[in-house]
Amino acid sequence: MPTSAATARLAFEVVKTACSNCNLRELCLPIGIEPEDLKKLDELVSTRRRLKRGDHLYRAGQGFASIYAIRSGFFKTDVLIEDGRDQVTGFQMTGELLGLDGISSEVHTCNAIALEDSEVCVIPFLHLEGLSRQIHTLQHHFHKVMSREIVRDHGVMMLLGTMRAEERLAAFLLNLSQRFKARGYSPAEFNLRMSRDEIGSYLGLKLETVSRAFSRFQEDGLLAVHQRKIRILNTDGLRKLMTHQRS
Amino acid sequence: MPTSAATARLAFEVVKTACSNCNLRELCLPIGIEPEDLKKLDELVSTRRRLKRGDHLYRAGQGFASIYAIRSGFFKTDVLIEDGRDQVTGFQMTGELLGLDGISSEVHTCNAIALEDSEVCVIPFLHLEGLSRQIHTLQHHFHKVMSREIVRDHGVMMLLGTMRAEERLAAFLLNLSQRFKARGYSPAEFNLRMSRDEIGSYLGLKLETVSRAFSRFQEDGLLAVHQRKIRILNTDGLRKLMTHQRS
DNA sequence: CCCCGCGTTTGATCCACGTCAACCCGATTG
DNA sequence: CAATCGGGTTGACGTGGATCAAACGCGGGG
Repeated sequence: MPTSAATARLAFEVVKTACSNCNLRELCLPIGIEPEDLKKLDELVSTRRRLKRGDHLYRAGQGFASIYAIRSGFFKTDVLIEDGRDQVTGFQMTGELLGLDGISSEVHTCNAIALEDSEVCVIPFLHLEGLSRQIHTLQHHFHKVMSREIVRDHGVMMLLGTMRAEERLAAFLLNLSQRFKARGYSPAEFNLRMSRDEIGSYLGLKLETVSRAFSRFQEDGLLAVHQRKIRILNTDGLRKLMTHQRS
Repeated sequence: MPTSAATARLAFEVVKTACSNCNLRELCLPIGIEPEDLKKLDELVSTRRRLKRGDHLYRAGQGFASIYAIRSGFFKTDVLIEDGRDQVTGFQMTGELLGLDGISSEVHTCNAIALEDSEVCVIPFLHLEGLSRQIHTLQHHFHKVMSREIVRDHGVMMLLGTMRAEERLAAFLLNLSQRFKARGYSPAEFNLRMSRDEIGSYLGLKLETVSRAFSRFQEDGLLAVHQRKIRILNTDGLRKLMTHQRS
């Protein structure tokens, strides 16, 4: 039941966007696309959506129609099972895509939740398929993005299957660091957007274990930790720790 | 350096195949494709490859050019890291695709190894992309397959992140059972193609733990186990065990 | 037929992480 | 400024699964 205020807000949200002058071009779908094709791409992203911290972008069980490109902000995805257990399956940041899980069965299989106020580009999936039949590079790039997600998941499986607690946290921090760096932020100093509990869920650990690992890293001079503010003091130390043989 | 025998063998391997009369149509890429398009699809699969038990279909680091559809046989995929740890990322059976991990960087990121004598259809990836620009249903189906792989990986992450040993094994066995059933085999009785060690690697457990869990299931009347021959006696019991709350 | 080797089972012990509980700290509110 | 609250830290203790070690059993080869 849209009030007039809600309608106005809705109209505001449906801002026309343009991939062709988006400063995320280098990170997002348009990678490597020719200028003349970029104009076609602009039709692809029909709307944007703004989300406040804590809002769901989509929920498990909802019908799937679009994927989403993050324009700004930070998300987590998680899956829950009836008995109450849940698993954070990923953290997504600017330029990354959300919703690929929904393609297989036309229904989303996980929840996507904004960890800070965020904005996403809505990409109707059928449009994307149509356009990628016309633009080879778009098609190929999209396939690469999906494949990269699969490779990423394999990395997480490796982490969950074979690493011990401190190795997992080191791998996690180095991964975040590298992704911040790729976006032009400091790779050494950043704010975590997620709680210890959410990190733990992602890494298959309890929040206390995560907290202890942070403390340990700080004692060992690898990190400076203040709440969610992290400064990496010894990247090589973290890297070595991550790759270390089991004793 | 192909000898004449090797050449003959090679010629033999390069058998022309036809998706249009493959009895795996219902499981594999051709799902839902119109008869007239099926003929085009036949050109897609240029060759088959036969592998003996233990052979690598591809190795991590090798250039990527094709994906593979399993015509018969059974595979595992695994990733290794320098320090010697390895993680089995999946077990693949008839009708399933291998090699999707290679799309993202044009290089395979895991090893694919035949666990029994097997045969695969070689699908040159650029051909697949070309054809899926022409055949919408092929394009869509391929996207679904990639997405399904992502969803599957999330399930494994859930398993590795939140389940205890017996729950993992129960989930694993039920999954295998269901896949055998989908292929027309008995869901209750089947032969494992993999060792306890490989199961353990997949489930993030040591082989001893896997073995003990099998013994426990047998004591509890859930399974009959003889070496790698498994008979499921109480599917509901397994299912309940899998979904059970943590104590 | 016996021997050998590998995959598996089983037992005893250990330890990394989970669990439970107390406390801390910064932000928020009345 | 006290009271409250949610997230984070820290400590004490318990336990599930890892580790180490021994024995088993099947299949293959001499």
